[in-house]
Amino acid sequence: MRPLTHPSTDDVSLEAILHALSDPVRMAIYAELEHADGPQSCTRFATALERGIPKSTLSQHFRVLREAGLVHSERQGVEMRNTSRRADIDRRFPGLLDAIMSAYRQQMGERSTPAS
Amino acid sequence: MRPLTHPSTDDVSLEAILHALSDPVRMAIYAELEHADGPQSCTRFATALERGIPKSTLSQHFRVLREAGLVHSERQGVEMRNTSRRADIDRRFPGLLDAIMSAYRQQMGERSTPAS
DNA sequence: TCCCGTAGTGCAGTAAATGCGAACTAATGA
DNA sequence: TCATTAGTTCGCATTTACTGCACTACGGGA
Repeated sequence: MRPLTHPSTDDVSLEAILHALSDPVRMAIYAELEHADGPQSCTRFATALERGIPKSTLSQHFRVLREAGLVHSERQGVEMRNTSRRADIDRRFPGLLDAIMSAYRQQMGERSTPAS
Repeated sequence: MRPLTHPSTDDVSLEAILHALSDPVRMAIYAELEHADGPQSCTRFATALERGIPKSTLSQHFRVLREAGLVHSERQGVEMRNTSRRADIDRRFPGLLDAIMSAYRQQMGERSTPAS
């Protein structure tokens, strides 16, 4: 098994971030990771996100988030500790995640309250 | 030829915007459109972006930008008048394009001045 | 009006990315 | 040592993207 690769903060690219977050599953994962307190395992999301996502697919999604620099993953025993690298990204691109996540929450709000 | 489709401001989705701008060519096109004064034709970018992009490819990129709601296209005689829908997006997702485009300009700046 | 040039679109083949089941690795504990 | 749990990797099927070529649409002569 190849070791986990995390880009250094300076190497994080806007393109990779936008691509990673343009997938609804990855966006949902990242959003949860961000406001979770403490690291979260991968499988937590297989069940948390309504539909049952196969673990091979989940694994790919985490790899994309990791290689974009959005998420830090570390093996802890048998499972993985995933945390948001929010602070790093904020240093790299101030205000970016603020704006994206606020747009995301806004859109989520609209969806849960369909137009009356 | 099918008519050009533009989403209404309310139907613009974050996902589509992030996807559209996660491609370097589309990002470059959108950035130029935004600070151009007045509408720009499609072919303007075939040459403007250093490498010669085939026009069928350009046409597809414009379609993605258009369907994401980022760009308004209108036929004017033989050519196309493309304009940024920045104001619409700002109303839909306040601060989003501000943050993304500022991150983009920052990253561009770094690339043109490689680390000393 | 007919023909030509220019701008962009649609199509079809191919190339690249994604999704997912199945087999695998790695760590833990009985 | 064997079973269990958490993730990864591989390989194949499906989807999506790129691009050359033929096409449409419009405008301007002659």
